[in-house]
Amino acid sequence: MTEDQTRDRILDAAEKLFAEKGFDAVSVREITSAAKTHLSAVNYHFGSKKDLYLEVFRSRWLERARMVRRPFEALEHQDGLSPGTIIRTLAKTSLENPLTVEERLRHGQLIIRELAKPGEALDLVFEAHIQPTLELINRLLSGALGREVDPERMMLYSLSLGALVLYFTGAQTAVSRLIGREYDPEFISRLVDHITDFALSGLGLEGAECS
Amino acid sequence: MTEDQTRDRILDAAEKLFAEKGFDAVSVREITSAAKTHLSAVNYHFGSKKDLYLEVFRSRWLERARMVRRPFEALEHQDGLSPGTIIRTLAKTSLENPLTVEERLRHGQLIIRELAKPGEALDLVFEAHIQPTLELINRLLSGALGREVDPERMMLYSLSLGALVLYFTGAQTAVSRLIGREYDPEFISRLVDHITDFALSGLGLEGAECS
DNA sequence: TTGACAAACGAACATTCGTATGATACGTCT
DNA sequence: AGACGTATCATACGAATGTTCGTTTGTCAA
Repeated sequence: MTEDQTRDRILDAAEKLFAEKGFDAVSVREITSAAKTHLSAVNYHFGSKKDLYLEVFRSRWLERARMVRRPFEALEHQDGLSPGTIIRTLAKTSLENPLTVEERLRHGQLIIRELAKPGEALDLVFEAHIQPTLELINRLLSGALGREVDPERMMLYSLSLGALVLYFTGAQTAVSRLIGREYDPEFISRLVDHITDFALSGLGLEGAECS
Repeated sequence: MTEDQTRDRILDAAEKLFAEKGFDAVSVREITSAAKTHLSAVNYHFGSKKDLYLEVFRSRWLERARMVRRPFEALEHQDGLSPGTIIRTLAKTSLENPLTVEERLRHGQLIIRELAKPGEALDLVFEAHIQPTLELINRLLSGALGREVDPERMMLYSLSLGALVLYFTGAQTAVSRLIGREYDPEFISRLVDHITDFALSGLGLEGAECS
């Protein structure tokens, strides 16, 4: 009862703080204080600070990622998809999803930090989310293109797509500042268009300019 | 004499450790120990740990960034540049430069962390490097295209280019793992080609597929 | 030699850190 | 009722943190 409530409050507060400041910059006291509970609750419910961090990825980050990518996964059962539809759907599910702007920011910040310094948490995310998603992208695009594509080339392409999405979500503070726009629905829609256009035209060309 | 040597050794060790672990995960003792000096040297030479961190960006990161982008800046005085040349030069200076693979990794890690959580260090880098470089890219590409381009569109494009470069350098550990290749000269050359192709074709299109 | 000053150094400061321990309250069973 | 398991809570521990202080060392100029 109250157990799960406390556990959830700790997870919520921890995800927020870990995303904002990073693992080492957050103290257990800070987390338990924000979660309106007591210091020893973290070690009781999670064993250690590090295990709490991993649990944030397990039961918060991955769950959210699963929810977000669902519309994209639904493409698998459709026929006659164009590359444009696939890429736009991916961009939309990443940027125009049920999450709030703040949730998307935290989601991106958490994984960006892990990418800069891979740790155990990234192992979880690789296996449960990144690898399957990359494979799905490759499968869908290969099918839509109707031809064999060099696997490495396809992987580089998918990674680039991921880089764009990640950058425009996790580094949104910097992007906002550089471009002088808030992340309001209008700008987000603009970003989806941009990513779609940018990535779509990067597909299947051998370096020839086409404008 | 020995003063500057100590100062430099501290800066070197600090940059390495800050890049690997992030500001909060590194202790002053760790830095001074790696720099083969004593604990109080940091506060003597830099005032505080935070000031040391800022100095790493001022006199190490920015200096390296200046050195790396020099070949790209040289384009400004040339005529008849094609977009392809501009983008390829940018990709090459970012990935195939005099730096070692490790230096590029640290360079990227440091700035990725700052992008995820903007702080004073990012202010320095924005003003002294990112803003001028973005403006240069926009200037060069506008000139090469020979037509007016929507400023916001151009900014989104340049940011995307930066995202690709940043991702393939700062997250090279994860990229290596996903794609199953080491960052040897051959793969780096492959990356330059990929980024060039990807970004080049993303330029100037309105969403029409062109394959 | 003497004086001065920057640098190097060791020890210590007060905090803060993550974690462990023991006690108390609350609920569900026999 | 009584016993048991779980969650909450207060406290305390040892270790590590950033920073400060006083002293010693080395090096020029007077």
